[in-house]
Amino acid sequence: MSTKRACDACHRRKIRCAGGQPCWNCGHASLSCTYNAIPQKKGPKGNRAKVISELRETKLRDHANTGGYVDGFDTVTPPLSPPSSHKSEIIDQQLVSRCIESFFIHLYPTIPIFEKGALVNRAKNMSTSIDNYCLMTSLCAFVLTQPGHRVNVSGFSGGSRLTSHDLGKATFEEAIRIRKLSSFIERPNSDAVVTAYLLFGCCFCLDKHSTAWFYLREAATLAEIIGMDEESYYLSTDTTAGIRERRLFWVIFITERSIHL
DNA sequence: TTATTCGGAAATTAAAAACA
DNA sequence: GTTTTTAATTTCCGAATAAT
Repeated sequence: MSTKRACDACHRRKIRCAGGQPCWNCGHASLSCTYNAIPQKKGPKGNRAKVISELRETKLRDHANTGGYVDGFDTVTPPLSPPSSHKSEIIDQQLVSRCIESFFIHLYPTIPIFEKGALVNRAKNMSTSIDNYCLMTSLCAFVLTQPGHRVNVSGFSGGSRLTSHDLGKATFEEAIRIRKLSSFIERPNSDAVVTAYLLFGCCFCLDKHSTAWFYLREAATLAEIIGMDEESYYLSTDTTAGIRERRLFWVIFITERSIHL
């Protein structure tokens, strides 16, 4: 019988975690007991039954070889080692809350693509899924890199003295890192569209114009792939979400056609 | 002797395939 | 639709090593 979820320290130490706050091990070792690591998605990704298909392939090849035929290809590639699931120390709930507040005060009037309640809800659950965490890091990066928008960042990043802009850069790097863990290319959704758009905004403000253009195109392409350019797409979403997603589509559409990088 | 580290087996989970 | 199979991640056992 194992714990539902081990704390960060027990996970790192590879020891049994009884749960709780703090857990017994952290309490005993005077460690801060956190549960910040983002769990990876379990289970097969993409084409499955790799082993059996490889074995069948090998059998076929052997058969071909004994029959005097060699195809010349070796399609068996070693699996990639899984990326680290450990979260950086950059983002926390307080920073996310401040960024959400700042977004709705300064940016929402021109980019009305989020619903505050839903966003706050997802912020609360940001440590439970990659998609939520990715959205929050992207949003924070977007807000923090905006020129002229000030978020009080004192007390963040382990006490280091970062400016809002530096923290924005660090958060942007984190958003890109975590986004790579998501399987959004194989299974695109509106989150992938939003994060691509937010990363476009970051790059634009960080003077990375080629990359900005790339992300804007990515947002537009993903939006098209999931069918946001079709009316039928919005029939499957509820009214509020549908309105936000329509706005998102048009924001991307208009930005792409009006911006000259 | 006690505490810590970490390789890797076992458990857990989820996606795809197979089946009814 | 449900069940089974497969492949991915997470937990944490227990041997090795370090610290006291």
